[in-house]
Amino acid sequence: MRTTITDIARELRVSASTVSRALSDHPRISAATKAAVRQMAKQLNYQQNSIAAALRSGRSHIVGVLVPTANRNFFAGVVQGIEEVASAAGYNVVICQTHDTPEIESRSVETLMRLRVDGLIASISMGTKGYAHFQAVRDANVPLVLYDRTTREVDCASVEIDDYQGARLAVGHLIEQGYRRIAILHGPPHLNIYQARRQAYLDLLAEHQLPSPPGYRFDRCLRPEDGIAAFEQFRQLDSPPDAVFSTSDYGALGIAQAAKAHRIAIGPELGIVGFANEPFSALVEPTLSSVEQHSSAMGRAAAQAFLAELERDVTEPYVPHRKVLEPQLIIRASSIRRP
Amino acid sequence: MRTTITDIARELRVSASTVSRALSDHPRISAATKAAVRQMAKQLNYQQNSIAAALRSGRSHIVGVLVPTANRNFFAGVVQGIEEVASAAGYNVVICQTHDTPEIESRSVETLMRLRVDGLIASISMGTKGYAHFQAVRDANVPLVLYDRTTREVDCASVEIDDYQGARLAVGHLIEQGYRRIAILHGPPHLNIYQARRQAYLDLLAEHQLPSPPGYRFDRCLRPEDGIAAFEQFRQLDSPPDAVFSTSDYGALGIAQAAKAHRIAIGPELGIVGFANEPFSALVEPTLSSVEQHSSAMGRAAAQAFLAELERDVTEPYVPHRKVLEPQLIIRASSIRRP
DNA sequence: CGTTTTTGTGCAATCGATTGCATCAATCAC
DNA sequence: GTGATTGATGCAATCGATTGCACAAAAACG
Repeated sequence: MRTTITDIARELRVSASTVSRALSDHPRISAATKAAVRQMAKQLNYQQNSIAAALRSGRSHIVGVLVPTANRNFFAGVVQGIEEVASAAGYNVVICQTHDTPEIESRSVETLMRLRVDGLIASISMGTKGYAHFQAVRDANVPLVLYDRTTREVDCASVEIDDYQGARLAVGHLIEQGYRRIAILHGPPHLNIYQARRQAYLDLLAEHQLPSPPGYRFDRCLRPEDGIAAFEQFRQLDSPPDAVFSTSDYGALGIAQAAKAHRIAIGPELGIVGFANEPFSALVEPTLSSVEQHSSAMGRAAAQAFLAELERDVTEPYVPHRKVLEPQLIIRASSIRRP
Repeated sequence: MRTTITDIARELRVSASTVSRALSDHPRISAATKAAVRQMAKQLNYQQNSIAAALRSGRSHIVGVLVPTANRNFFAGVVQGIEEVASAAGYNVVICQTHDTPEIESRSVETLMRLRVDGLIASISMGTKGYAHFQAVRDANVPLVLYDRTTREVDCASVEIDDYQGARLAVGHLIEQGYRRIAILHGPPHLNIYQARRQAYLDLLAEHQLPSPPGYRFDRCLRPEDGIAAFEQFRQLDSPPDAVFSTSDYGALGIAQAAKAHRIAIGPELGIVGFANEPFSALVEPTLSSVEQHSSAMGRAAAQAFLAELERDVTEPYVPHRKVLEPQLIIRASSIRRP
């Protein structure tokens, strides 16, 4: 069996409490005792049982993280950022994938609550409509940080990028380049991020009195296939778009592939801007303009928000930490009209 | 405060043990009591405290995962695979990044051991030379599964792809295409995976009596920049290579970029095969041939190996589970000599 | 020198569930 | 009808660390 504080106590003929205090550097323990305890701990290869400590102290030093899919560059970046900050602060990170499914999301929240996580960092699944499971986290007084896909229906901390601004940058850039018939590929409109990107597009086109007929708007476009389908549909129009703003890089990739197949010059004849700055966007030909979302920074910010929530003064009324990161437009070949 | 089994017991005027047994469906508890307990549990919104359960039962239902970097497609895929199998089996996944640093690796192993994980799934860091921290895991009788970057110096389970075979497929394909002066970009040779890939290259060239002068071998080549540097060096040779086998897709990407810059026709004039089948390899122009490593499948296999180790018969001598996955050569444009 | 304060340590309760053993009532066998 | 078995539940110890309170010894104070 593994060494416990009792083993150390027995060897040194002191009490377990003294050992516990010595190891946690309690001021009331003499330097001599501390040294002896530490030495014996090393000698017996003592390793604290975090589970026992967690049970008694009520703090597990675990933070739960919900991701739709671990295997997506954006979310992998977020996880990396969270892990960095959390582990530097002495927290462990438990990951659950929701596979963008509300049921798995609820179940995962429950699992993590059973684990008695000290906090929960989550991005809302595609299909999620109700937020009772997240509200339950808040009700149990567990810090909750939503990132990227957030909602105002739960009173909790959040970290997002300014999606509206990001989309404005993207569409504004297309207008500046001289494109006039600008189409959009949406994501699911009930998610705040796609909602904001869409609104920015509509606002900016209205401001510049540019047309945006319904035929220019293509729904639920998150995969290359969807982009290809959208392209085919655009071609049928009397006045097809001369530029496309895609709220997802994958959609933009599909548009680009279809355009190339039809020997349309991307850039001069058809401008394309995507969103997320997935690694491939810098590598395909032509390179795709996109909006950088700073995934690792978002993860770090989310973990910091969690740590900040931990330290909040419970006597004060609750004011959640809300952070909005600035997106960055990365201009590449796909949106340069006159090289 | 949150509801405990004692709360349920008090309400129903039974003992806490009865409640505990009822909830875990113990055969000696009457159906009526079970129903009553379950109903009261739901009514009081009871959620088991896994920490307390873990302390008493000695099983945390947590599996620790060590990844060099969470934000790399291959490792993200592995994590996804592990998470899928583990969570289906009722296990939670705790992630630690080692940043390819031996010190962080050791520290993370300790952290996870303190957490009393039921098992550990790890890939060895680039710099790691000693394996004492992994041996300590085995000594504590905690299941250990190494994946991808493994070692025979620790007696434990492992999941790898057949790197030797993968490299043979890649180099064999180049030879078959008619390339004769084949260069290689290595990874760090002390890692088993790069060692095996390099050996396959040497063996196959020897078998076909093809030249492999030292100038054809470029060391530590894991980034596009390294590939570019290698290309420049190859150009200086009297008889420059007509094909390159890169043990990493990033190196292959660099070679391709440099070749394009020099207007060398990739495929006809210079064959390229990479390793890992990173998503970008299918998207760059020309598309890059590569060896698929089945990252998610590897993750699933690693989690299954962990579960299998859990069930092993302790009276039998220890025979670790070792799984070798078959790699798959994905042939794309970069290695087609005559289209 | 007596009193107060400080210092160092131990006792015992506690966190919340699990589990071996004991108990008692009901049922059964002979 | 008596002893044996089965079924249902409770008692109390336990997992390993943490922590409020008590207490003795030492130090400081007037």
